[in-house]
Amino acid sequence: MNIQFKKGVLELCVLTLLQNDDRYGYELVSRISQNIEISEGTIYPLLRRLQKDGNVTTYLRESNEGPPRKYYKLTESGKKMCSELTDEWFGFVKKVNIILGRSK
Amino acid sequence: MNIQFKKGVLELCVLTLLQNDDRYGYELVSRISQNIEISEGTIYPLLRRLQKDGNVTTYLRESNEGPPRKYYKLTESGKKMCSELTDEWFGFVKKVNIILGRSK
DNA sequence: AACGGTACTGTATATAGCAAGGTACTGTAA
DNA sequence: TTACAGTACCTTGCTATATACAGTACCGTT
Repeated sequence: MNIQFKKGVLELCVLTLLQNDDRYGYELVSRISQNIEISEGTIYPLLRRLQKDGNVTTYLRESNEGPPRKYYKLTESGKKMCSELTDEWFGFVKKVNIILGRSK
Repeated sequence: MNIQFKKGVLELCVLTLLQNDDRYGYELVSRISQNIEISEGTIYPLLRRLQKDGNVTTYLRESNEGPPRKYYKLTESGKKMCSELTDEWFGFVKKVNIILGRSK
């Protein structure tokens, strides 16, 4: 799997998954990695970035299957970012398709 | 335009454009930038990489509109790389669509 | 002769994903 | 009761790629 393709897209995936429900880091890793190869060392720094930029907030909740889980919740600016990134992504794919001659 | 989305995809675009005809760097920049914002400083290092890795060869041809043009031509391994990258790209987009919930 | 367009090159910087490592809790099997 | 696998979190250093910025040089037109 080409690493470069993932750049920026994983952020969009995380934001989209957080749109419906709050989720914890490990859960995001396992959900995304069902389709796209991904490592924890990618997601945790990404989540930290999102929090630092005010796009998510976090809260802890205990689990009976291991250590407490840190849940991530989209903020208003996070929701806005998600919809903007979504538009950009589909626009981008469309333009790439034109260049690759797959537009028709 | 999200910079990160472009990572890796520009290479695919360049390879695809070279599949039909030999092209020179400036021409590639202007063709691609009709759809995707791109600068010369991006394409030339990319072309040098492709040449260094044996995916393209080059030859000079004079122009009556400026300095001589350096044409890039796909090698066999470049053609192979192009078709592999193409498959990877469309597979990747499909998987992202599943995560984004746009698969159906 | 000066300018804008064509064409190529090089350096320094920012960013994101990854491998590899670590901590710590829980339940199960040897 | 000890060892292990699974869950859950986090950090550091590395690499690849795109970009900004700067520079060189050729051509035709004004």
